[in-house]
Amino acid sequence: MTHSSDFLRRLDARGFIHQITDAAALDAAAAKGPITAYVGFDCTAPSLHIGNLVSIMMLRHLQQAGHRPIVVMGGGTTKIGDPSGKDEARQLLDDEQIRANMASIRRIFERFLRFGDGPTDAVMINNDEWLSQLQLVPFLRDYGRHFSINRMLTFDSVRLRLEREQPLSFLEFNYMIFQAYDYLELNRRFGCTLQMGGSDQWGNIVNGTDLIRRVEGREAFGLTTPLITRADGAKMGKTAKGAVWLHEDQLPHFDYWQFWRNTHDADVGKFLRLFTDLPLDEIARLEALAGAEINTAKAVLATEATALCRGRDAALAAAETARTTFAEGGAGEDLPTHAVPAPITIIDALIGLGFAASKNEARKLVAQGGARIDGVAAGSDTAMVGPGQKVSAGKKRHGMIVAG
RNA sequence: GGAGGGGUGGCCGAGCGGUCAAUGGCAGCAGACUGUAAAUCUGCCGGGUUUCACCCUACGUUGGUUCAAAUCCAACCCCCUCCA
Repeated sequence: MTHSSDFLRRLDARGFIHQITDAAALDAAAAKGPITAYVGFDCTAPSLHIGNLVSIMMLRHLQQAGHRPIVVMGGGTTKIGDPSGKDEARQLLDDEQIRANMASIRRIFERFLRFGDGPTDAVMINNDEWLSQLQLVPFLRDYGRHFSINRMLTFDSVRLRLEREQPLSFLEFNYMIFQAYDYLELNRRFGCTLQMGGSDQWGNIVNGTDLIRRVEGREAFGLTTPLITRADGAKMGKTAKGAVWLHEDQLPHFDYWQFWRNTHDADVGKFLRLFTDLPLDEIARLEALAGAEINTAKAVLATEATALCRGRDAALAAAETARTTFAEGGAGEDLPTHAVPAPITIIDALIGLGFAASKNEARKLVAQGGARIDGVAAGSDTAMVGPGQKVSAGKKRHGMIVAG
């Protein structure tokens, strides 16, 4: 499909599009002039993770294509606690925690989007502003009548649960109504005519466009991204250690860079398109690299992706650390450190650097030859390390012992 | 309400009186091979320690039988299937 709007052409070429409610009409609207679009984000944690990055990049492209992005923080919905996909009720956060999380998350968005008061400057807003003001009876009379239970039951999120006879609470059932109302509110306040999100949000988004049509008689659109998976089928960004955080307080620059550097060969092109701003012809060139050459492309991916999220200086420093550490077998400046006043055993060093959770685990590393001091296998548990020496666990985890 | 089946380590899933910290698979960690990749092969894989050993905690919950229980019994909780 050929799009006439810069916005959809970009998204399409880069692999962001899964479904659109009315692609031709959205394309026409985006070609005609600036549109306003939003994506909603959870604020249960002080940082977002890689899983949110596709949406963030989409907002970035939106703005670059001359449109206005709205970032909706789910402050109100967080207070309710979205139970989907969870076995236990989420720990409910109080206002103060939510405010702190929002402030922290905003700093991430400021790297990807330009905020301000201009016509295409990004806006961040908390849906608690309107959700907590709602009154049940008026709300049900004004909006509840537009939602058909018959239809809500056909949405995957509900239908699958019912078919599997899994419990679905009334609270959860209402979640999609709140989200639909968010969209309506944004349509009224900002003239927002597009909601974007992951493919799992399709049902919620369609509910919003329907509500806007019924209440306001206006057309609004929805667009979802595909679920991004890795070449081996695993969900993107879920490592055994947990989420890959965007915020540096949660994950050091070097580790963030390394995450991207360790991308599977088969994913390099896809990730370059989704997670960097590099021109497509440049990406095509990098993607075509074969054999060990593809490592160049991975380094570019890592540096570009890190530059977006953490700043170019941090990205270049991480790249340099990786180069000296891996290519030269040395030790770069970004490696984690453990300060000690006097030499300690390799066991304590591994624990101090966070490479082993217990002495038992550290001993296993030594026994299996995975623990190295300045690149040489430690040999025994009693080997000593002092300031200035590099300690490694396996091939990818390296750290420095420093005086202190 | 009646009948039957089941709840096991991060997940799936064996075991059904001692030799069980519990087969196997997945995930994870480490090693070899490589390109800081994939695939493959090997080892580790509940926790701890003074580690060729020892000590804790574990098989839904609580009691009981037994020299000895994940395995038998009872009660309870939860899940599933069939009948009403």
